[in-house]
Amino acid sequence: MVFKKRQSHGFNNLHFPSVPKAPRSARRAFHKRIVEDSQICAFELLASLAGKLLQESESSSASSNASDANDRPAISDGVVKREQVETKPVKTECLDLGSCEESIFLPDYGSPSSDSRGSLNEIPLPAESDAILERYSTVSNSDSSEKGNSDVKPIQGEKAPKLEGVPPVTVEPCDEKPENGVGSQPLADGMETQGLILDNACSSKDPMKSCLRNPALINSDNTAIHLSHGNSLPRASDLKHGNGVKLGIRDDDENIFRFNKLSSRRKAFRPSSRIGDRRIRKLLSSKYWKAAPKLKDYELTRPLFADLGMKPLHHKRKLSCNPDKTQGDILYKRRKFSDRSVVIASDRGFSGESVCNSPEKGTSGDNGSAVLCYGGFLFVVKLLVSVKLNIKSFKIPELFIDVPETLTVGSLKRTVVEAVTSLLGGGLRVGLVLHGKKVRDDNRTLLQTGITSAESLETLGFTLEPNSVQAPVPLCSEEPHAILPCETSHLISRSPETTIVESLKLIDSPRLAPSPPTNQVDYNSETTDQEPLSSNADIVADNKSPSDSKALVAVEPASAEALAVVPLNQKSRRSENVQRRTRRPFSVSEVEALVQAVEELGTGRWRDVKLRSFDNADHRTYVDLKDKWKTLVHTAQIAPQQRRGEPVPQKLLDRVLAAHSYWSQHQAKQHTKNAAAVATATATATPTVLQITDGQAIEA
DNA sequence: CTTAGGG
DNA sequence: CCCTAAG
Repeated sequence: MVFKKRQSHGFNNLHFPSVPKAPRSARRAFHKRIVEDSQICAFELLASLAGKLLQESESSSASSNASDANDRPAISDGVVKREQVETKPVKTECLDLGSCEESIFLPDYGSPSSDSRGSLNEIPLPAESDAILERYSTVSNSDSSEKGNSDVKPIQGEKAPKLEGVPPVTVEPCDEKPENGVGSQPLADGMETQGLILDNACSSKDPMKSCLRNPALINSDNTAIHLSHGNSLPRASDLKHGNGVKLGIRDDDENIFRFNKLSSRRKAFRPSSRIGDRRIRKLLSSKYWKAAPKLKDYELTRPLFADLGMKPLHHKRKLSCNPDKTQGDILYKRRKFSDRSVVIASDRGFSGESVCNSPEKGTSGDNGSAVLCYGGFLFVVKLLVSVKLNIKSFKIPELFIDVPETLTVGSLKRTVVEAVTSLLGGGLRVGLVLHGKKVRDDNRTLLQTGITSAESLETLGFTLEPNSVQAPVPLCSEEPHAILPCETSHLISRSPETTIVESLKLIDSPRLAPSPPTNQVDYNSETTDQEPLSSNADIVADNKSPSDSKALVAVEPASAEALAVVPLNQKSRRSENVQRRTRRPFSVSEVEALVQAVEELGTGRWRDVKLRSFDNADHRTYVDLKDKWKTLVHTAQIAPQQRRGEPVPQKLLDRVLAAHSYWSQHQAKQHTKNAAAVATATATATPTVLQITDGQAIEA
């Protein structure tokens, strides 16, 4: 409560937005103003701290790493020391701000409620992050002192030890829009609070503006932009940087994207408020998300994390693998690309690193870069002659795919494609944001719109939204929003919300392993490529994705149902949750085992067949075996050309027909396989083999 | 729970 | 593979 009030005040009174954008000098001024303003409380404190930090950082870093320094916000307060140490390293290594270092480990989401905040504390952070925390803490303290609240801490009752102070900051959006989630989101991280505050302030008025401002963390280059979704606001550190501010783009409809500069720091996120939610939902089978509801405030705002984390947890079948791990591990990384364009990806640790390669740090300063936010992705767009979007990369965060062992690589690829396609299937709608405002008039020229200089370009942003409108689904529908953020030189942090899917993940189907075929053939042989696939997937994965990306959560389309991703119109789908089992075509060895069992046991004793030859194959039920036999018989009766799938040796098909014929006549049911034959002749004697019609022998 | 079949 | 009616 308190927080909110504070924040609100601060917001109302202060106009943060402008600050970020402004050049450093301006910013400073800004923060000064803030300080002056008596009304502001925590906010002020924060601002002042930020200002100090900025100054300090600037002084310290300015000389040496100008560009780099800029990138990373350093919020140093008393903490400065650390920053220096830590920050610098980071910069160099990661290139962007924090891409690597920044990555943050998220706590498990398993516990929805506690997660964001509580987790923060708990979560081990990289050194840097720690520094950050401290910083915040300091801030918060000061803040608290004013209020005298220690209470502030847990925003939502959660405990965020370190951050506590911060949380208050988190405050809600100034006003009205709880929806944004901004308010609700509170602190997903303590980290963000500061930034949040700003955002909120901004948001209240004009989301877009706020976005821009906040985001403003731009790097010296201008190009760099930080996007944050939802609540995240620029932090003090952020403020510090920016030369140029970039824009943020927000989602008109619901939320606003804020830039986070924090990305590095933030650990948690909040997803964009609703957006995240909406977007996220369906891809995953509702199952995954079920838990989500539990999440309270956070959930809304930071769908991403939650989603990420949550999904796995909820996943019914396949999760066994270790969803948790992924969830818990989520890392956000920022990555830059050499060009200026930076791609931020949050990773869970999978592939993230790969991206880091690009060495550049925030070099450039290109002028005409714009940031694209699409579902959680940031794209850096460069304006060339006129307006061209130069999208360096588009990454899809995480795809959760349930892969049966038998799935082929090709199938996996198709699955991924389908998942992505389904996400973006509706096409993308591009929106243009200049200086935080949407440019709706499509007929105006760039000149008329004011997009002429590199500077203006800096504030130019694009929004990508899925064309298809999905009805929000309570659970989590599959729809994803992909956000593509772009950033020029700096890294971009991926917006929390979007993060939902960060990497491609393959989830093994339940029974992988061993296939201990009872006796016969190993029908399990198929399990072949999963790993490879998974690895591939991971590689792909590192992106982060934005809300949309959430959607990305891939589902296995045809082959695996595990995740059934439901595309847009799923409503038609059967009851949501019911996932269809992943399809696992019978291998030849399985067919052989089945044939043999049927030869011996006859049809109509499927349970026995199961026990006899497929007892270890948990995924093959006797119904499945019965069905397979049915299809085998059918297959054997049709022309080879009409057969599909893995070809079954004619020999086996012949046996199928023979057994089918035989048992049809003898009514398998009568136990004793040999009933018929046996019966007559030689029951006692020795008949072990029966001649079947076509000459096939059956053991008696 | 199993079978047997249709979907 | 799913769903279900029948045993």
